[in-house]
Amino acid sequence: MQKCIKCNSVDGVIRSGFLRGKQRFFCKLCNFHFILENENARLPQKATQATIVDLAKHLGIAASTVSRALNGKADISPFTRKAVMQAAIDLDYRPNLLAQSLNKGKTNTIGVVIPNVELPFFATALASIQQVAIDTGYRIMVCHSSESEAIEKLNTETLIACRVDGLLVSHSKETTSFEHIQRVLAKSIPIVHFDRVCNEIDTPKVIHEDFKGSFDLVEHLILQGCRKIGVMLGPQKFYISQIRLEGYKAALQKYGIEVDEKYIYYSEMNKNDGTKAFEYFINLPNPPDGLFAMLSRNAIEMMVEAKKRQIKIPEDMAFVGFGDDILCELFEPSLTVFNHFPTKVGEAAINLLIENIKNKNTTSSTIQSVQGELVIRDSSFKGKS
Amino acid sequence: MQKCIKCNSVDGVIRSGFLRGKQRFFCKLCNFHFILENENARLPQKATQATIVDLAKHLGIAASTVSRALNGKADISPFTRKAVMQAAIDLDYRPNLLAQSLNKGKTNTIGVVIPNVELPFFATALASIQQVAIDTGYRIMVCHSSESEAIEKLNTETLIACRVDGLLVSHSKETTSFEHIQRVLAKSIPIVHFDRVCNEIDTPKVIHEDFKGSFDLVEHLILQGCRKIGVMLGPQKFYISQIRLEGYKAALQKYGIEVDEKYIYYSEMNKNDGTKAFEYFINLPNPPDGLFAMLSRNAIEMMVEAKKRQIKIPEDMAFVGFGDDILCELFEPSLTVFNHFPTKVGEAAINLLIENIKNKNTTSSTIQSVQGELVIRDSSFKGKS
DNA sequence: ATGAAAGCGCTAACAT
DNA sequence: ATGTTAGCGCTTTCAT
Repeated sequence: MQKCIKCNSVDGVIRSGFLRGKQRFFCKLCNFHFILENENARLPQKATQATIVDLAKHLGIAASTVSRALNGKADISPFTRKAVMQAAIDLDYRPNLLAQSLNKGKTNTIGVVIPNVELPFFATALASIQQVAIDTGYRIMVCHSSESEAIEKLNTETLIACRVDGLLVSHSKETTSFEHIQRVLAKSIPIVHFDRVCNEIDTPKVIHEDFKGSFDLVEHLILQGCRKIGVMLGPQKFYISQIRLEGYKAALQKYGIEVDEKYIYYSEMNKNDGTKAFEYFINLPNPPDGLFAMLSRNAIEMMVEAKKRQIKIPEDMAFVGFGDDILCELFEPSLTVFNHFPTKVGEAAINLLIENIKNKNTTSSTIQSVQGELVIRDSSFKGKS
Repeated sequence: MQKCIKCNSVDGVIRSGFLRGKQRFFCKLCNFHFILENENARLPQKATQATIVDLAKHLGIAASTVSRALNGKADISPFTRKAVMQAAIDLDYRPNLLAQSLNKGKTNTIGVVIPNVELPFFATALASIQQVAIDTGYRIMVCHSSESEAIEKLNTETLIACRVDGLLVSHSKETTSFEHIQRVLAKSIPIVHFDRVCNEIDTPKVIHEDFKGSFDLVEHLILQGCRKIGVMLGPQKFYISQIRLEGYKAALQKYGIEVDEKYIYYSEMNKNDGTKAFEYFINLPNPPDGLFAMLSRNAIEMMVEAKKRQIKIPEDMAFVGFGDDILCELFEPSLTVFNHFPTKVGEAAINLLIENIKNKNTTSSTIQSVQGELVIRDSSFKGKS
């Protein structure tokens, strides 16, 4: 196989051990020992990436041997192993994950589809997902639907095409049809929904304590003396709108307050919808004395309006919102919220997914609810407890 | 090749056109026409993903023909093409991007390394990067260093291993050594630095108008009547700390104000460092009447402290910061900032990278500076202009 | 302990 | 217009 560098013949050449980590040859015909010092003179030709075959040629051994050495299999002589490792360093070898994945039939990669990284909830959840992934030896591939159903579907296709081992999905606010998710299911690709889940399909989900959170916030308002409580929700079709509304109603009911449809406002969750909602509420014949917004961002927009009109917070009007972030903390007055712990949600979701990947479990439809916490701040606290 | 489903012989079978989009066969031996209706009875066995070979078998044609049809090459009969397309739908075929990439030697994927998605700048930049990527037919693979040098290096390795076509990098605040970047360069993988760039290595970069931004902010403070202006920077070793300090000094110089080292404060960019910085400044024998923070988040932390001490903003002390976000806008008083337009930075970075990928240009070291804008708000505006 | 060969899914050059 | 073949980089039998 190896040509003698002296007599150019092939027939008499045999390998004769290693020297300085390199394969040594002996030509029986011309009785000559040699090492292929300048074997890598071939490299500059393709200045790109050394492959396993490059290593093999470099050492004068078989590619399969290199592979085994690299992967720490037994049945490899310490000598060869050392030589391979050294060669890998010398040639700056990096395994080609594409090839590995293609061969193994798995990528060790998890696809994540989120609607908007600019929402603090998703940014934080994403950070925690990434952390768990690193710790457990997975990679993540993040796709961003920018709240567009079309892009979300495109993203899902891309991730399937990349043969991710599993999918973590939170839907865009536009999304109304779910064939793309059905397709994932049909292909037995493990999937976990989180936060913006889809209720029409039976998948594992990680959600918040939406009912309890709403209930706690509204009960808190009532305990602070509010009796006319307005609620600002997302789109009516949203599951979380519905369930958070139920929490709201349950709290009113507990304290014998009648539900007034005029105090229920649905929005499209666009920027500044809080402003519009506030306009609506303040122009009611009998304006609320407490306002609960499904998104804390909206609660803050409402407070901005209230302050413009010199309304005293929380005395004249108290505010609470769902979900915490730094703005809620630093805005004045600081906003009372139900913190739904984005970090815990992200962690729960990826852990559940990894578990399902490992067990090849694509049928489970566990629903995990992450415990939240009422954080009372200045926007609602009137000294009563 | 195809066994006759009647006489089980292979020799006499020839293809005889298509029927309902399916390959039709004719067995010369038993004089029998047939279609492989139940060919896909094989599918459930591997309920996973149809491959190009599955399609080929299904239609009784060659895999390469399927490939060509799928890729819209010329030289394919409309008939075959239609049949292939239909089969692709029937079997829910999705190309395996791993295989495609391995074969083509490129992935159409761009790797993005950012230190922290939870910072609004990176969240917004990331969203714009993703958008451009989608529009230009690239995918992105996002990695998150969580401000850790070790994870950043790991991420870089991962992305190289995934054979991304190019890299978009913003360093963690910890990062001090850059061999991982050198390695990228050595492998001729196109790379573009943005925001947190590395000056020790000659790479293309997209940066802000750091000098001009600082200059404008400080000049604005001076024009509002401030004479004792404190500056809070990041780590001294950071390039942006240095350059923003220069802008600060230049503005003072222009108005004949002497630079006082006591008014310069370096921080490690941790949470609440603004609080510490404020403590420092307020305890100086001669406290500043204007404060400039390199990160607007820090400016806000300082204002929180100032308000606690009943300091009048902007009359007694004015505040400005670098970088805009919703908190700057909604905090009271709203913060005067130099907006460095994260969206534009992200777009510029990915466009530059894609250009270099297409031109196989790995040596260019263009430096693009994205134009920013002074946004004057309540934290500093005293009515003068 | 190591090599040879097949195969993961796809594309492209080369037939025909 | 379509089939055959080789090869992308890697792992994994199966030999030896």
